[in-house]
Amino acid sequence: MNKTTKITIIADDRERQSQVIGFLSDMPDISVQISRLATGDYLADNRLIFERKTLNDFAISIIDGRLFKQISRLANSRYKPVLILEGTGRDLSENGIRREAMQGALISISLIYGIPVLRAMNPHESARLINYATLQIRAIAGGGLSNRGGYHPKTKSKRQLFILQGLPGIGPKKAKNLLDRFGSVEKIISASIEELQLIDGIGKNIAEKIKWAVHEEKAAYGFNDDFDI
Amino acid sequence: MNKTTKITIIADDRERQSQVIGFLSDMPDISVQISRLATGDYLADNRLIFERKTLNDFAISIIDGRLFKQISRLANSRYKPVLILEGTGRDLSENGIRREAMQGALISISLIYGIPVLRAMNPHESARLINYATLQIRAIAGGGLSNRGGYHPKTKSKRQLFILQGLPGIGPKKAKNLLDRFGSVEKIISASIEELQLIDGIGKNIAEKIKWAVHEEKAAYGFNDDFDI
DNA sequence: TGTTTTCGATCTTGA
DNA sequence: TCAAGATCGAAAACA
Repeated sequence: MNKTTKITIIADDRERQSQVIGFLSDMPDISVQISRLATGDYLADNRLIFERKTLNDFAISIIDGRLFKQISRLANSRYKPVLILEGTGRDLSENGIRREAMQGALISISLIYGIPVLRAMNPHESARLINYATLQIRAIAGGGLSNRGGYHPKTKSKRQLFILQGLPGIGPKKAKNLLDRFGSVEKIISASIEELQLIDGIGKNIAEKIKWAVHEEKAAYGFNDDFDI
Repeated sequence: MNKTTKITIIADDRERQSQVIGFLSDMPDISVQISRLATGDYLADNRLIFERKTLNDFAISIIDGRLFKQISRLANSRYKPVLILEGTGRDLSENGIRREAMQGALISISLIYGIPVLRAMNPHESARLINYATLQIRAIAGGGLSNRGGYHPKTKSKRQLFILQGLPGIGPKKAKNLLDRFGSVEKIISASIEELQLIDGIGKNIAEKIKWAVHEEKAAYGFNDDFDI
């Protein structure tokens, strides 16, 4: 599956002038696209959403109150959010915000909202963090999007059995029986109700449900309650 | 955990020589006790467990492999864990660990294990972070979703469900079924094995485990490595 | 009805 | 924190 697929990163177009994009593009296994994101600045692997803020931006957004709106949106995103704080202590000597205020905000973000906070010294390091974090998440959570748990068995026959178990009324036993008799997922899908009933343990009831599930109906799609950004 | 405004902090005795304890004791609304903790360095309000590490300790424990054992124990603690990293960049110029290795570890800790990481410049700031964090958590306690871990729901029925989920084999669904049928925690606790089995999803096995758990036996409690006082 | 299988819920573990 | 796998009990489905 995704063993050595490139990491796809979508960068928000408002980050276009940031150096981070340049550094990301220079990395060998990353492909960067630019587009408008509803929330966050970088969407990696369709899984992690990074919000990058310089220390100054951070301080300012505390003052003007923008911060917690953004954080709250991040926290409710369907992607796993990460905040990258960029800059060193020196960078915020100018604006008058107190260190305590920043720390208070950081406590809220990481403890209350549960959003991980990473620190970078400069745009180059931000890019590196995005890269590492994505790789680590990938290493754990297998390949691509999580359709059914995100996990897919690797051998073909396991995979076939796995697919079949998604059918209504079919568990490991009947999946095996089906596969033994029909030989392939494709043949099973296109089998008639009568043919299906030849299998041990499959009666009219289950056979009908399978055909029902497999026979695509337009109306079934169109709305799903998985909310978008 | 009532209206007592004082925060109670239990400090691990191995932190005894650390300045943090002194700073905590100097804070007006904090009372510090010293004792041996199974995990972590500071237990605040019976709710948050802080692991404090200087940057050097952190670097060293990456190298010698201790780090992830500790982190894993922290993550499985019944309290909400927080890692405090103490020190400035200068402090780790000496040991040869590479910045990338530290960042990789931080990514794992905060992203994978979900443990918030806070930064302090010195022991005084560590103490302040412990204080602030505890106050903030207190302010919202009961609001957020939570696994059992010191956040106690406020309404009676929530609290009852919460208690029931501590029983073996009982999760949210069965907790609700039990409460619907018996009406009170007390009745459930004193119900017979046969009565318990009347509930959907509870068979002989779980019923027996519940009675076993509820029927106190002196011998069962020799040592509890989760929490010592 | 009895037997087998699926399925939902919980727990455990590991990263 | 989070996801995968194992386990147990209930209930569906078949015969």
